[in-house]
Amino acid sequence: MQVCFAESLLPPSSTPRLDGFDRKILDILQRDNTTPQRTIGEAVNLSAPAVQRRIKRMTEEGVIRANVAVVDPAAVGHAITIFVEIEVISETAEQIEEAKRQFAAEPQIQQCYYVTGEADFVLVIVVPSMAEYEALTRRLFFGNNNVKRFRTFVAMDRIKVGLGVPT
Amino acid sequence: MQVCFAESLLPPSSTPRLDGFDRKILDILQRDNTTPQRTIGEAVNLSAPAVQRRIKRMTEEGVIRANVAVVDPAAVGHAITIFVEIEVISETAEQIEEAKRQFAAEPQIQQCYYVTGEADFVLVIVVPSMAEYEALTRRLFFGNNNVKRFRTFVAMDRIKVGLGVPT
DNA sequence: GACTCCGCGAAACAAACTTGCAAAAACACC
DNA sequence: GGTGTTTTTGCAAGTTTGTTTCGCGGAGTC
Repeated sequence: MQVCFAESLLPPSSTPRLDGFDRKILDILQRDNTTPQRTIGEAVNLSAPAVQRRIKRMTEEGVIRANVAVVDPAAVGHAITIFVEIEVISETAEQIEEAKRQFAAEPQIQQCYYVTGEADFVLVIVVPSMAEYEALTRRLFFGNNNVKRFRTFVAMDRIKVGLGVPT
Repeated sequence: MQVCFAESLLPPSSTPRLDGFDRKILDILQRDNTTPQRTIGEAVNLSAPAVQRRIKRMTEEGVIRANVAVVDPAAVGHAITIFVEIEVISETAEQIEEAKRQFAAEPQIQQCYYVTGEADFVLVIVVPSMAEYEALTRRLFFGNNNVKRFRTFVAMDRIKVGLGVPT
């Protein structure tokens, strides 16, 4: 469901050198990974087995981290997307690690980043209702005495949602 | 690559009623959509064709919006993830729509939300270098006279990244 | 109680993925 | 500039997976 980069401690991928073919293949797979390899092959001028070998290699190297279905949150009753900026009081290594663990374990926290700037953490949260969000804040933020302040932004429109990376 | 909810104007999905089987299937597909249907069937106590029919139905209904490969940004040279909060000057419908269009068209903008609160837009940006980000700000923010202020947060760690929704 | 409507499972079918092998291309080293 | 090595490709066969068809059985209706 989620991809935890912090947990999958792959080595820095010895040789993740990607040529033009690899990038074109990634570009297609990022849009639709159900595209048949034969079709991909035609698009990049390569045979299907060659495409298959490259995909396998990139998967083993960790270039492709996961293959997932994207589900409409509204369809499963989680219609509200919320952004939260969190400022902590004490930034000791242990406390930061503890916070990371806590956020990562929460299913309703879809994304979590540790950042520099006016905040320390940024979260993307998906909940079925504001009441649920209120309960979450009570548990995660008010119930954590290392949280100095948090700022909430409720999404009115999801203009663009994805994990695509320019190739 | 990205899923643009604003562009895919599906109707509110007549009957996206999901039962327990559907939710279990979605849960599996959100983790790994290459899981064979018969394996899914064993996990949820259903035959492979039944699983296949449900997946097809949910895809047609828009519950499953896309099937994508998740690529490690660092592997393709886009190692820097940045959060941006944007405050606009004038919030007329046209200008908001124009901003949405502009943000959605930018490949390096991975996610874009229109929000309430102390900011108007929240962006997730993926760039190869800070120089690239600087160029982007010059073009998108300084070059847009409707942007009142923007705040930048640079990600030091991606604790959790995904689009998974609790089922 | 007979009827229709849905959704399931078993089997047949079609398509895609995977593997072995020989040839061609790219590369390093003389 | 030639030669041996390594890498990568394409083809073809074999295997797995996805898809369709068909008959069956239960839920709801009249």
